[in-house]
Amino acid sequence: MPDPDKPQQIIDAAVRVFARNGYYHSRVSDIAREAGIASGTIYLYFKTKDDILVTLFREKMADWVAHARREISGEPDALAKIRRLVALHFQVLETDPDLAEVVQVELRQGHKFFRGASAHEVSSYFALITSVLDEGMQAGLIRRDVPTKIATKMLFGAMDQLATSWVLGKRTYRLTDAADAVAAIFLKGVAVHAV
Amino acid sequence: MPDPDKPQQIIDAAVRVFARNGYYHSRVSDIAREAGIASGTIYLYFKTKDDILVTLFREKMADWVAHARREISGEPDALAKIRRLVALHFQVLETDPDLAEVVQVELRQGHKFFRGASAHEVSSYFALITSVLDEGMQAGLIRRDVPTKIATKMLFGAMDQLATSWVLGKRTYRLTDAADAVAAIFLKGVAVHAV
DNA sequence: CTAGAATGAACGGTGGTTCAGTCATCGGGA
DNA sequence: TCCCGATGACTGAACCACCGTTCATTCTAG
Repeated sequence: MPDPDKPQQIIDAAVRVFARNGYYHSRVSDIAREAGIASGTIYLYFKTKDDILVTLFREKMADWVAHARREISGEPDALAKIRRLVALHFQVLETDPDLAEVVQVELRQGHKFFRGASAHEVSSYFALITSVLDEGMQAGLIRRDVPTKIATKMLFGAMDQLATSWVLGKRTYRLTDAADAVAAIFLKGVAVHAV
Repeated sequence: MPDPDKPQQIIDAAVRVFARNGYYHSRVSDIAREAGIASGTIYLYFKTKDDILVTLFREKMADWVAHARREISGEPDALAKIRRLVALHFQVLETDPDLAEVVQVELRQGHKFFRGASAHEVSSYFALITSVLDEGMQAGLIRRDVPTKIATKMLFGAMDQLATSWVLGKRTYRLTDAADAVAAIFLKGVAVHAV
């Protein structure tokens, strides 16, 4: 493996190209041009075009989960952690429009994305959320009758849908403004006391 | 337009083929074979391959919204309507595995699905949910400080994520079993009184 | 017999992938 | 210091498999 940060350059270029044209309508040569290299060079670092998408997703998702885990660890209790998580989730997407487009729209390519590669990374995000909910339950902050696995998927789905709508819309409003409402409704749904 | 129910046959065949191979890896000739016709015949009824996907989605979505609207109208109040809606949403997917696969996984083809065609149909489903929430607010069942647009997307996202996870998993459990928990958590999140 | 529905072989554009050739870098010998 | 050859990263034109689409022809119902 020659140039050690060329893969990163290629991935960064791919994010921009995919955001602009969509995965399917992006040529490998487009990514190469965007990265300022020849198309053949890409095959020194990635096995196939799909491999670029899969690697891109894995990397971004792993980064995000690590970032989120670190950030919420500073919060005092489970409820605060959830609020922080929602805020961060929206913040990271709002900060990087190209990434948001790719993650919310282009990455959902049928089989490629959902089965196989993504499974592990997504479930580590789910595990993080579930662990916070369990922690909250131990601390008596979250109702004992809440199925945490289901609640985890609900929260993720809720955030994901808000994000997707925001990306598909003209991004007229600030996604971050919805964070408080989302966290409040979810927490009211699972917490013991009114929040 | 010659044979009046040939389009339907083609769409039904397409659902099965897409569920099996995914949209991108399905050939038009595969759909033709599944429908028991020649590939050229498809072009008497559909303009392009994309057109099949778009029409399929439009039709299924329109049917679903009409069905849902009809079914929940019989319920006594907004809270009961939401419970019914969640149950129905899961039920319809659980009843038709091929459709579930296509709707939850294959239909999310980047630009094709999200922008353009789907927008109108999806927003009519959103409108239905929002109208129920607004009705509940009028009746004093739902808190006045709930932003119904946001709550709508949250509920849809929650249901959608549960459904996707169920499709991607081995379908080991019954999706319908999650319906009560989903409705309960959501309603606790938005309703005035404990539910 | 005829209209027009259906056929499916063949066309043509596309674009992922390859690989023979080019170029940049660097170590060591004169 | 300068030159030379070797190494291997990089290039991009060309290849070719693939498949959506077309349309000349066949079939069939009335």
